[in-house]
Formats: sequence, C-alpha cells, structure tokens
Amino acid sequence: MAQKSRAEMMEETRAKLIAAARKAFADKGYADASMDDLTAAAGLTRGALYHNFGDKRGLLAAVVDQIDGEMAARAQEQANRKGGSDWEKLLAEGRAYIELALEPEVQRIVLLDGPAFLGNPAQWPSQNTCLSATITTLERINKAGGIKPIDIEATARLLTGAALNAALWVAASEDPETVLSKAIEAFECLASGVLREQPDS
Amino acid sequence: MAQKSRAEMMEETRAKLIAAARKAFADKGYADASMDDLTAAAGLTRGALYHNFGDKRGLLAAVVDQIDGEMAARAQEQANRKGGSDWEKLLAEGRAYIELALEPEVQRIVLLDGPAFLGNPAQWPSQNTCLSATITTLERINKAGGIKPIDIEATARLLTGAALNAALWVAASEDPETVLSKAIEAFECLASGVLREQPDS
DNA sequence: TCAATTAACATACGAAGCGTATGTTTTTAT
DNA sequence: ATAAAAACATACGCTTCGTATGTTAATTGA
Repeated sequence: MAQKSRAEMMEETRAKLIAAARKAFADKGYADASMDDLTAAAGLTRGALYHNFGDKRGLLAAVVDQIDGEMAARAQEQANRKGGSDWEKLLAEGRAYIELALEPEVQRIVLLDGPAFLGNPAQWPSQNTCLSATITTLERINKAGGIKPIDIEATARLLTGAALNAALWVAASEDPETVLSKAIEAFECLASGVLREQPDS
Repeated sequence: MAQKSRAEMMEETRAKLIAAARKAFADKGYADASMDDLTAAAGLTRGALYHNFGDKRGLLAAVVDQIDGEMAARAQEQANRKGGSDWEKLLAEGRAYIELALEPEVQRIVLLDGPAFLGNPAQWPSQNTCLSATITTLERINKAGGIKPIDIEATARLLTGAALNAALWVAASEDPETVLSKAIEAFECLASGVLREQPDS
C-alpha cells in the first residue's frame, strides 16, 4: 500500500514525537527541553504535541512507558539467555537492571526526571513491567521452597530498588568497570539473604 | 545583645528563605514553586534569594543539605537508642531510613525532586552523611569477622537504596501500616545476606 | 456525489516565571 | 567623614508553557 491510512499517520507522528522527546529529554533533561525545539526537530509544531499527548508531562509519560517496555524485554532476554536455575535467573535479572540503568537515556529520563515529574514510581503502571518479572521469578523459587517466608512483592521492590541505586552509584564513579563488578557482587550477596541455605557459588 | 550583627542578619535571612523553601517545595514541588511567592512568604524578595543562593537550584541544594543533616542525626539517634549489637544497629538504621523517607517533605524534596534538579544523588556531598553511617556500622561488623568478603561501600549503597525504594513503595500503598512491616522484614532479610551465618532471630 | 462535520494539526495569544541588570540603603573601612 | 562594599529591592527582558483560534484534509450521511 502506497497510501497511509489516517490512523497510521497518527501513529507515525506519535512515534516521531516520542523519538524526538527521548533525545531531547536525555540530552537536556526534561525541565530544560523546549517543546518548540523538540517538535520542530520532529518536523512538527507544538500543536501536534498537545493534540496527541495533552501536555508536556503526557509526552514524558509516553517516553517512560516506551523505555520501560524495552528495559523489561531486554532484561528478560538476558535472564533467559543463560538458562540455569530460577535462582540464577534472578541474579541475571538484577545484573541486567544494573547494566540497563547505566545507559544515560534510562538514567536521566526514567530514574532522575521521571520520579520528579510523574510522581512516585511505585504508582507507575509501567514500573510494574520490570517488577512483575522479578516477582514471577521469586514466586518460582518460593514454590520450590527455596526461600524464607517473606513477602514476595516487598522483596522484589527492595531488590530492584537496590539495583537501580547501584546503577546510579556506578554511573557516578570514576572507574565504572570495577565499581560495576563490586555492585553486582554486593547485589548477589544481598539477594542470597532470601535463601534458606547459602548458595553453592 | 539587642543589636544583631550583620552576619547574624544574613544567617537569619538565609534561615528564613530555607524554611519557606522547605514548605513551598514540599507543598507544590520544586518545579511549581514560585520564587516570588516563596520569598514573599519569608518577608523578602527574589533579590535576597539570588544574593544568598545564586539561583533556584542553589536554594534547593541548601534545603536538601539541611534535611539530609536532620535525617542522619535522627537515624543515628534511633540506632543508638536501643543499643544492642552492631548488627542490630545496622537493622535499626535501615528501619530508620525507611521511616524517615515516609515523611512527605523528605520524599518530595530529597527523593523525587532532588535527583532531577541536583543530579545523581551518588554525587551529592550530603548523601554521604547518611551513607557513611551505614558504612561505619558495616565496617565494625566486618572487623568482628561477621560478614562475607564483599565491598563495604557497595553493600552500604545497595542497602540504603533498597531502604529508600521501600519507603516509596510504602508511601504509595493504601495500607501503609502493614506494608511498612513487610518492607522492614524484607529489608532485614536481604541484609542478612551479608552475614556468614544466619542470625538468631 | 456533495455538503457538513470532525479530526489532525498549525498559528497566535496571554500569562507566568527565571535570571540579570540596575537602583537604594545601611554598614564597614580608612 | 568619605569612599567602598555588602545586603537587599526593583525593573526589565527573555523564554516557555498552555490554550484559544484558525486551517486543511478526510470522513460521514443522505
């Protein structure tokens, strides 16, 4: 089909705006990103913005949603690649979260600006994408009787929180390579706290 | 002395501005807080602001510093109150962090707005106030040979990160009472991962 | 098929806020 | 006592956001 339908055009402009926003938000931060510049870079005007996303925050929410989806997919991929036990999958997820959060785009938009302008991340619908994966893995381990009798969701929240914070620490360090390995070690150490018995490693 | 020196006057206006900023930032958030309104509420104008703090961000930094100092002091107080072993002190600190982070003022200003407008908290000088306390406690436990051979700072970073994230979760929940106890349980569980042997509890 | 309506934007407008540049007054220094 | 500087207040310009109002093209209904 050479002709694009109206709905397709709409989706295309939405995609262009989101793409331009990802770049602008990542480069300048949400607060310093001008909507005039952003929309112009996408070959549009602010009119398209307010028609499609309501306001500036709406665009940020859409961007966060998109990034979060990509994060969850990539983390799952990493976790499933190596196979292994559910426990090893949990550790792989944690490592993946840390490494994903090292990307400037994720860090600036999702970890720094997101909470300030979209509010408490614990209330985001998207945050649950990454989180539910961890919950699922924890529940599997739990059904096998491998962990202590604690609240699954609470544990998942703390683990992901620790991972994201670790990423911020690594990003701020002057020697990310070695600091990253330290962070991953510490993460696996803390995670082992949920086990009934010490792992083999 | 009935007369106040010039330096005292200066400190007084700084204190008034910081106090007004704490209230305004906590109520409306940093982005939506008007400097005109804020300074007027302190009985001053924006002139005083830019003379004392450089810009809006400078005022936020001062506010964050003050709150962080109070947090560290209160957490230490809580940890030392019950006495007990270093291990119990570590758990008490974690619990204190979670409970402190539940206060709307701390949450809005330090956890949500701070990172967005002051940048990565891992680079803040003030963040180290709370963190170094945890590091100190961990080192004490380490010297007694009680923990696994992992990086102390990394562990402290992850533990505080987990605590702060837990607080955001509790704050967003509809039943903070029970969720808080779950979060504290999970925290202690994860923290026990650093121990060589399972604690007595 | 052809008006009429609506969707998808663009343009124009008004208001608010930040930072700076420029006063103004009161100490401090010499 | 006069000059200098500190501690603010006032005034100004610039940017930006959200909305209100066009404008064009597609869709609907008879």
